[in-house]
Amino acid sequence: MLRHPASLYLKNQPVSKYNQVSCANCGLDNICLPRGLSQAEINDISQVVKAKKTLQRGEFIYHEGDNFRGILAIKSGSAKLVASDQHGNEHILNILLPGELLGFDGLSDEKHTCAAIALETTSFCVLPADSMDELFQNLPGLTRELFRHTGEKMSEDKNQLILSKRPAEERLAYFLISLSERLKRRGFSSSEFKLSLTRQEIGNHLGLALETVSRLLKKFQDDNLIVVQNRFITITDQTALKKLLQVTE
Amino acid sequence: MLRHPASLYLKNQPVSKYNQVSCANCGLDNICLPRGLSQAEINDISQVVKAKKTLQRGEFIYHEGDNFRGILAIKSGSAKLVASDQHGNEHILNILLPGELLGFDGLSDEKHTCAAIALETTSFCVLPADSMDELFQNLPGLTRELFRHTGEKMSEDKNQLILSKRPAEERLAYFLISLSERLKRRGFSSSEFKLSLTRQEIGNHLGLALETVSRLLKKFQDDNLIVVQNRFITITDQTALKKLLQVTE
DNA sequence: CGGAAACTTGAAACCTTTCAAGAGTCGTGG
DNA sequence: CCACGACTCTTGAAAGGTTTCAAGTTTCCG
Repeated sequence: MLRHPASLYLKNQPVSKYNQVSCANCGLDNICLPRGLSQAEINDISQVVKAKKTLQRGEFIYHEGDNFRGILAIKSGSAKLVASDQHGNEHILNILLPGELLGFDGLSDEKHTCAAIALETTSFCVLPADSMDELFQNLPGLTRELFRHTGEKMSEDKNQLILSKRPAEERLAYFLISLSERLKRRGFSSSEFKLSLTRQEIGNHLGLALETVSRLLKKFQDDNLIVVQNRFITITDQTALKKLLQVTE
Repeated sequence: MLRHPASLYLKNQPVSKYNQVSCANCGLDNICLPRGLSQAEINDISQVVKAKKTLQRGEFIYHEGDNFRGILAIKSGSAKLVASDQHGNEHILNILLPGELLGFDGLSDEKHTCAAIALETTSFCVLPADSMDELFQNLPGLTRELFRHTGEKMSEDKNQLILSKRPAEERLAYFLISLSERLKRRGFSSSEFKLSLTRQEIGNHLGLALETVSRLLKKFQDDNLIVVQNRFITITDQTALKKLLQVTE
């Protein structure tokens, strides 16, 4: 039984048009795939983009090893990209917010190398893989756009790689600021938001023990940078928080 | 004055055909871009792939901020991908070996977000950006192939991200094994090779102090896994070295 | 051969984790 | 509507891995 997903971020939640399945009418068209395409091109891809599905927290968008079905776009909610290593440990590689694309991990060999799991009630659209070759030929603009998105993903990965060598405080600060800015770009409040992750998950994502995450969040609060109420975060001093990233070592 | 680059890896160095600039005749065609393309398609891209250039250690293949000129392929030698963060620190993101592609960091916004620097005498080819749109339309096979390569790059980044959360010993072991396997795939010896990086650079790449790298290399030698002679590494017990990656934590 | 750069080695300092215990939060069922 | 149990989060103290600092040695190249 599908029901209307609850509002997940506190402020400025854009009103989604849940009954329509057209890129032309989607409120996310400026940040999702169609960004940079002409109206005609958007109409073209609208015809192959499949209707969204809705999942609950913990449900899989795709599993590791699944066949690549296409590039997906988060319409509402959020998700995590999880890979498991040879020890059987799981690593949260990325967090996906509304308007962000995923599925690129299946691009190289038709199999997904990690899993995508909903962090809350989440809906998404699909640009099916089997129509991609045809689209490449007819819509070079879309090809470029897909490459652009892919390049952006790689850029993010690069940032995370650099970040992974920095001290814990900086990693957490970057995580909060990155979430804040991405939410802002997508029309949500940049200063108040709910983490859809547990301390455990944040720690896993950043390579920290959950206790370290807890201690640092408290420290940020003691330093008057943020207010923490369970999973609700209010950034009270974005400037000072950003400064943590710019301290010369 | 171009001269024949010295042999850089100890064994089984493939004889490159330095005077020809055709993908059809290149010894790297099974691991480079043409992999997976038909003979006709290879002939097509041969016509746009530009002649290789040769650089010495320390010379830039491209700088951070440079305009994206296209996808490049290392023909011989090796290179490092370097990004600098807001502190002015440099981070070695990747090492490129013969047959490997680079330049993907310029894909998203036409500017390179990191620099590529030769680690030794190195030559490379270029698939120029300005011919890419046309190629996309005429050679869907190439488009898929490029996406496949891009996906592989992302897969590698993913592995490095997972690795960055593991202890130092595992990081270094993975680094050596990864180099070994990539060299093998490209026709070089997998058991004997020369690091074209300093301890400093290895440490930077793996997020370790150079002293830690030095200590661990010694430890691996004491454990009879490898023999270290300056920058020459001989892997004497690949199985045991790999086991370091599979120890349950 | 001489000097700069790269590398090794030891000891102390430091950041982060691990272990352990207790408190808070949330949803379900009585 | 409150109570219970499971999960999540907080907090302290000790342990551990890695870095930093500081020499000293080796290698490389002009």
